[in-house]
Amino acid sequence: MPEIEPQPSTRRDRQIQRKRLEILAAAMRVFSEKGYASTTTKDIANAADIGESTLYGYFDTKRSILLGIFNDNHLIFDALLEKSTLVANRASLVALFEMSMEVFSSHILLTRTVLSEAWVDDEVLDQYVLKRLKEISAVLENFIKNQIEAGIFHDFDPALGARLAMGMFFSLMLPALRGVEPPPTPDQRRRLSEAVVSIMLDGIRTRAGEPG
Amino acid sequence: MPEIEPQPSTRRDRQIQRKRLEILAAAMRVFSEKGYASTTTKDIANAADIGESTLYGYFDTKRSILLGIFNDNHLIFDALLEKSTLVANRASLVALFEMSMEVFSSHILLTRTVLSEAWVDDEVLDQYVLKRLKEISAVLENFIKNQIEAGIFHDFDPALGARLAMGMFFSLMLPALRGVEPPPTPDQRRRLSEAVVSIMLDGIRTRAGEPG
Amino acid sequence: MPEIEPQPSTRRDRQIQRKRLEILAAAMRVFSEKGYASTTTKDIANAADIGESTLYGYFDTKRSILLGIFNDNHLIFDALLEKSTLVANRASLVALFEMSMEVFSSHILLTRTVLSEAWVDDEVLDQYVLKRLKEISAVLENFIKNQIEAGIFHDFDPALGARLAMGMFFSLMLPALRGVEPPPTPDQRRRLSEAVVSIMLDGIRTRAGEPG
Amino acid sequence: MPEIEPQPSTRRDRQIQRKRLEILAAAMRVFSEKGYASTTTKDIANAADIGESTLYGYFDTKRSILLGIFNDNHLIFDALLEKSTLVANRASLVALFEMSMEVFSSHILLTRTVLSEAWVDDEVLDQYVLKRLKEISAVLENFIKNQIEAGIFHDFDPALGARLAMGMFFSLMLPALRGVEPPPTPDQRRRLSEAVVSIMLDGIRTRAGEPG
DNA sequence: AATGAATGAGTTTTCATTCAT
DNA sequence: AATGAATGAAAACTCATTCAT
Repeated sequence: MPEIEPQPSTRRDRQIQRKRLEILAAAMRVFSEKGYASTTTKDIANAADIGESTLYGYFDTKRSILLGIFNDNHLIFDALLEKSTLVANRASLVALFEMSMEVFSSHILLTRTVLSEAWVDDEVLDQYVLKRLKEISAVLENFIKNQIEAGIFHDFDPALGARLAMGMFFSLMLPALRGVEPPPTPDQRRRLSEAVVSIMLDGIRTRAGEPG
Repeated sequence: MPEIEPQPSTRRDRQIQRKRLEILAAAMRVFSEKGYASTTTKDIANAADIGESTLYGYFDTKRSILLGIFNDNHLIFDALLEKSTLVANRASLVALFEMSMEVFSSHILLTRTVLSEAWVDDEVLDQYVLKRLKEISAVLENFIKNQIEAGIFHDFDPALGARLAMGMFFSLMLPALRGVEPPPTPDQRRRLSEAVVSIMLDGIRTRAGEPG
Repeated sequence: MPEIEPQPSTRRDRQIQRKRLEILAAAMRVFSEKGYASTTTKDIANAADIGESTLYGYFDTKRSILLGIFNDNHLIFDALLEKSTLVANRASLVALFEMSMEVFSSHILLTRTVLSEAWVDDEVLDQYVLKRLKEISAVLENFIKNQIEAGIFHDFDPALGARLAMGMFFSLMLPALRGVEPPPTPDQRRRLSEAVVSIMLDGIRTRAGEPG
Repeated sequence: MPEIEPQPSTRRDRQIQRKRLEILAAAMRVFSEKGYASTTTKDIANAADIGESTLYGYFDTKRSILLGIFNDNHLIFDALLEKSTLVANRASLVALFEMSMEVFSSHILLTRTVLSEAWVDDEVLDQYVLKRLKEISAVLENFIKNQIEAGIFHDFDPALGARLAMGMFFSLMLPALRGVEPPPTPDQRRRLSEAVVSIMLDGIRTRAGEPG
């Protein structure tokens, strides 16, 4: 007798799901601040304002809370990717950077937590960081390749170009992710994205400055 | 007859110093792999092939081992700075990147450990990361400012330029620091440094690709 | 409708308080036997028949268990003081000694623990021993002073008189406190108190024995 | 071939013995301050200004240092006893108290250490405290008994009288032993001894104060 | 003989997880 | 479902004692 659940969300289910999300949000706050390993289940429970053992009604282990955070927010960065496939010219490249900044800016705690753990945990690195980074990189590489073929870009290793572009991007987001700078305002996001693309395409040098 | 001690290190002192360094090296290995918080003193002792309590003959606390690693190696990155003040033209900029890559490449475990801890510990971030980053940034900013004044560079926010340059640099080193790629060979270091500077100065676009 | 909680102790609170007291009683037993420094938290846990880590649900540190013992019982000796202010004549002096013997006899473990730690710990000495001793001494001194003024006592340093009286008292209690003698029975307490007061007031010598 | 040692003290032997005594003196200092259990062998070595392991050239265990202190000073209190057998009248009783005060005053650290350990260690209590206390008590009891028989003292339990006398004595020495008061000066010793004996013999009350 | 170095056995304390209510 | 209480396992750290020089 296979139990089919026609309505996946009864009132109770929704109630549970809501609490689950509250816990994940609370956990994200403490993980992002102290790191996963230094955070105790008591810290999480306190942040979520529930009893420590209540956690275990929603998650099996401390680690499953971490993974829950990552999995539940899976779609946030995937959304980026969908938009990014459209990158075809300068303007759309700027737009991609801008939107990326917006996404990262509004998910600082999540990103900080992911990066923190990815730095020591291969599974997290592969599953939640490299996977997306590679997809984004592919988009950028593809763009570069096309531009080269169209004679618009010099012949330049597309993978290297993509990596450098992402490096510039992260140099702008890292301080906010780490919490030592406020995240960029929409206006700054536009300005900074323009700057990145401008460097990427034309560099910083005047024609006069060029050797030949 | 005042006894002057020409070499302050007797055989025993040197023996101790050697052991101290062995412990720090072993600790660096495990810290860089698992992160400070997840590393136990037992892990460190095992890596150093000594008894756990022996650690405490050389260091007061687990944390002082971490700081010992950072303090003992602080000259490594300072050396970079000294050289960097010479940056005055394209070639010397390339050389700076190249040397930086060399330094980072040969101190991957150290750098991985520092960055790991700086991600969650404000004291470490300020003392061991930001302090140097700001100095390097100042050098780059100064270079950019000079070039702008000389009419060689466009009018471009020097701080932003420096940050983007460092972002490109770290995009190249991060995979090796994280351990997912081998560190660049000397040959690659030259090629990559050239690429960074070339993007930085002239971008990736051909003349034909330019709008006006 | 503000909910007033008439008794601040719910069933659970009382349960906790009971356990807390059980732990303190168990700790007192082992402390009094081996001394604080030689007692391990394992000893305490075993005496209380709980797991070692359970201790830390009730107390923060081993030392806070010791202080918990002292603080929880501080009223016991304060009670003595209240009664003692009435001392005005021979009979009431005897009664004071008698009651003191009763109090000490029924709190041998506590007293042994306090004295043990006060012997090496200045804070404990001041807070829990000298403070009370001085109060009791003041009562006795006052009594002596009054009797001298009334011409009933010789001119005798009241502080010295009080100290000697307390010395006699402790000479009677110490063996029981140390555990080498049983505590005095009510009957003995009366006899001994009488003896102390009789010596104090008239000495051991017959009139015939006096020089002149 | 039984080795007879005709001269028990060669130069070397005396050297060793001297060092041994230095260690014991140093150990006594730290034991008296922190108590035996809280004192580490490192503390002792530091106090003696020697290496920790050097201790073990002179003593087998930490505990044998403690017992060494007690045994080496064995004679100090025995000396008291020899003199005390002469107690036969008021003057010699005063003299006994006075001499006792002198002995205790000049061996405060030793006494503090003995009492500290006797409080928790039955062997030490029996061997080094009760044994002597009983001997002293016997002397006093004997004196009292004789006086009673001579009609000079009331019929009074000699053991009780001895105990009360010793209690008065210790009430005067305890503060100095504990280190909260300076030891009595020779002058004070005389005054205090007189006071103790005067109370003991005649009490504090005037004839007028007596009921009948 | 003297000692710094080394360490096994413990000590206090923490923590993720389970259990009883 | 929620939780406070309980705890085994392990963490950081200590210490009396031994060992190599």
